[in-house]
Order: sequence, then C-alpha cells, then structure tokens
Amino acid sequence: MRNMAPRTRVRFAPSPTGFLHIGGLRTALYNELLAKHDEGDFILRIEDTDRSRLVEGAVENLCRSLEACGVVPNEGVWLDKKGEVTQRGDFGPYVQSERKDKHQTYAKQLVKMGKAYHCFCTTERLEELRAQQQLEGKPTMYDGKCRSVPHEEALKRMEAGESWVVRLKLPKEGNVTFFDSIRDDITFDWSVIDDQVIIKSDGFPTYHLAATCDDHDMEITQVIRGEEWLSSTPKHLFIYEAFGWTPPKFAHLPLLLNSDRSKLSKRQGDVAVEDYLKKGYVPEALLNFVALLGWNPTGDREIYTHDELIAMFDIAKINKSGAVFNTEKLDWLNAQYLKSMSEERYLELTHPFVADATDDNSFADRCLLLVRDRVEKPSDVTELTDFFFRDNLDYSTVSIAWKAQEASAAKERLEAVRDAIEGLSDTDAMNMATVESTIKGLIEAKGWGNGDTLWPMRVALSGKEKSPGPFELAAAYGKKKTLERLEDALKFLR
RNA sequence: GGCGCCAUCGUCUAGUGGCUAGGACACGUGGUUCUCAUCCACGGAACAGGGGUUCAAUUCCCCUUGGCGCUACCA
Repeated sequence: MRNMAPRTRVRFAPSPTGFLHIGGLRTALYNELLAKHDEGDFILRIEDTDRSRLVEGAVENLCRSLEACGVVPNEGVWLDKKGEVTQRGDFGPYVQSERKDKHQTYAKQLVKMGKAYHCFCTTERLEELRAQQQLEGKPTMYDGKCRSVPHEEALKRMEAGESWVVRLKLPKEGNVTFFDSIRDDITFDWSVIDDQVIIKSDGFPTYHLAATCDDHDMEITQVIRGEEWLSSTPKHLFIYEAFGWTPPKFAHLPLLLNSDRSKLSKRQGDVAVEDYLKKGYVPEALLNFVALLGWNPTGDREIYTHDELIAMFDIAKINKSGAVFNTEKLDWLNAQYLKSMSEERYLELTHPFVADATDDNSFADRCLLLVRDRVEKPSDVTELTDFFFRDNLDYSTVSIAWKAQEASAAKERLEAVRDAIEGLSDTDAMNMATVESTIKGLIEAKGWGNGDTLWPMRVALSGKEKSPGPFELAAAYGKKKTLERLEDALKFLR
C-alpha cells in the first residue's frame, strides 16, 4: 500500500518561438526524470499565448528534438506517425491558445472577487510613467491608476470601445514566503511586485495567468522551470490563493551559462539541440552530459544510462548555482559513447560524414573503424578519413623520410615494402596481422629498424605525418590501392 | 536603481562541524609506440574576502565583493 500521495504530474511548457534550447532540454529532462522516477506523468504543453512571436514549425521541431533525445512525454502534445502535431490525454487541450476561453473566465472571476481589475492605461502613458520613474531613480512599476476605477465605469468604458487589459490587484504591504524544492524558503515583499497584466488587449492571457490556471487544471504537482521565473512566483501564488487552490511545489533550476558566465546564448556558440544532433553528437551522450549540468547523484561517476538517471534522480540534490555549458567534456563523453557502442551503430552514425567517392561501402566501413579511436564526434571523420578517398596524395608538405633518414634510404625501404606486398595474395594483403608479420619479417631479415621502414611506409600510404598505423592502412586499402600509393610515393621521391 | 538568487581546482562537480578537501574534463610528465590517437601511471590545480558562533569551520550566522536573474500587454 504505497502512493498515498497524489500521482506525480509534471510538465515541460516551452513556447514555440524557435528551436529547443539546450537549457530547455535539461528542463524537460529533469521533469521527465522526476515523472519516471515517481511513475507519474510527464506532459508537454505548448505556451503560445504571445501571438506575435510564433514561429512556423517550432512545435514540430521541439517535439522532434525531444524525441531524438528520448525525452518523450506520455501526455499532451506529440507528433503522430505522419509527423503531424496531435494531442493526447484527459486534461486537454494542451496547446495554450486553445484554452483562451478558460483563461478569460478565470480572469473574470478574479475581477469579480476583487483580485484583479480592468486597466485602460495606454502604452504611451505607461512608457511615460516608466521614463519618469527611471529619471527619479524609482523602481519602475505601474502606479495603480485604474485600481480604483469602479466596476460600473469599467464596463461602460469597455462598451464604448476603449482598449483594456486585466491586471492583478496585488497586496501593497506584507510579504509572501514560499518553499522552493531546490532553494528552500524564499520571501518577497508585496510592495515590490507589480500589478501584472494577466489578460492582454488582444484577449490572450499572459504567461502568469495561463501557466498558473493550466497547471492547476492539469493537476500538476511539481513545477520545474528555469530560475528566471523565481521572482514572478509570488504572482502565481496569489492566483492560487485567490481561487483557494493548492499550489504545486516549485523548483527553480539554475541557469546554463556561456563561458563568460552570462546566460547561455546563441552569440557564443550553438545552443539548439538540433545543432548538436546535426553535428552527429550521440543523443545519449548529450542527454548524459546535460543531466550532469546542475545535478549529480554521486560525484565520482560520469556515465549513466537514461534508466540509471531515472532511478537515481533526486530533485533535492539539484545545484543552486549556474553551470557553464562547456563542450570539452561533452566531446570526451561523446567519444566514450562512440567507443563503447556497437560497430553497426558507430558506422551508421559516422557514415553520413565520410567523403565517400566510391560505391564501395565496405571500404568506407573499414576506414571508419580504423579511425574510431580518434573520433570525438561523428563530424570529425570527414577530416580524419579524407585521405583514404583521394586519388592522389600530396607528399610535398610531409617528410616521407624518417627523422634524419636519407631520401635514398627511404626509397630503398619503400621498394622493399612494395615488393613484399606484391608477393601477398589479395586476401592476405587485406589482413592486418599478415601484413604486419610480412613487413616485420622483412625488417628483421634486412636488419633494418622499425622507424626507418614503418614511417616511410605509413606516410606513403596516408600522406600525413600523423595517422593510423601502416599495417592497418594497408589492410584497409587492399593490395591494389596499397601498391598504387607506394608507387606514388616512390615517384615523388625520384 | 529596486528586489531576489548564487559563490569548492580553468570547467562540471563530491562534501552537509573534525577529511592530507575526493572524482571527471582540460592541461603537464612518463610508459606502450614509426607518428598521432587510444590505453595505463603519475603530477600541478580550489573552499572569493572579512567578521562572528563553536573546543573545532569549506560546512552555521552576518557583512563586503563578485556573478546572474527579474523589474513588458515576452515567455
């Protein structure tokens, strides 16, 4: 007999104004982690009440990014098999603009209860007011001019066609304290909180009314959102109290930061989940990395599966301070995932980045496997493998001779290597162990050194001073191509 | 300006009154090696400052400083 507490219900509620931000992914993830940990519900709600900032296709993009990372809501907005935006669940609609009527009804009730009022002040007056207050060094706040407009008069003015909004009628004195799951008790004086607009002149609600009412209607038990909402929480609490609703618990997440510790922004690099996915970052690695930015179950381990994150998640262990989003560690983590995944998956992930001029995919596969140890992210393979697919290598920028070796000596070694390879069958030439034993046998028989033979061989095959080893290169190329490259290098030496 | 939040290595973090302040990334050195990468070993690197409380503070309180957020008919 457990679960006497209400079922955990959380939501991720982005506005469709662009792409899924990396910080948004973390917020969504923490919500999902809590929901799954508690065997509750994870809801995706779209907050599209600002009609002027809507971006075409943003919802689809949001859903796709979330899904690619495996952070999938079990209720609310989602993409069906055809990629169309649909909704599921008993608490819909989950697109906020479709709840406009509900919001307006709630606003009317608030006005009726004396918890809100109609305001007829023009934008011009508000701007002037603010300018004046700034001039005087006073806090910029609405002065409450329409607070005292009698309801009868308000109705008349509305009827007469005057433009209006609805504002919250907040207390002017005293204070409010609330508990934050991450930061404990937080107190604000009512006197510093503005009479927030909750219904705009276009009839749509602002975030404060919409999110609060929707969270209540959808029976959200824990709100997990960014720290930027901390100072407006009293307004939300005021609404809960006015209606006599029990508020959910709140958790305000620390921000993700640029390397200069400013709020993570596009100016200093990619911030869209999509950007990272496009570069070939492994979704699991990105998720793993983002999970540990601001939360850590133990402090002595770096790699966790999604299921492990769910099992260990504890909202109380989330950090209070912002975390710099630094991709160095992400690259390392990504490399770890790339190294430990199956060959099939690795090839699948890296294949799109290879400059494969041939139809011979098995050749591309061999090349990709060969550079696996030095791939941090799939897009790296383009540069790492380009020489494989080039018809002619440029030896003018590298030294085929090893250290102080004479060119003639390098030539002698290459000729011997060429002859040895020539003596191999096509199959043997593609077997790294065979190539290795053949060449090593040659070196021993001639009394040469490893360096003075292997360096010229390797550089001849790769055209690079830094590359995979000579035996694996030869095996990857196969007999014909290996011999071609050796001849090219010899020709260059002449 | 007002209000609020925050403060451990360069970065991500562990730590909840008594530890040589731990791990990871990055960096450096060494080993393996023809090169690079991988891998292994080792190393340097932090409790912002000042007051308290206490036998004892990274840990609790206050102040300062610094960073960030909010201060819209945007979310």
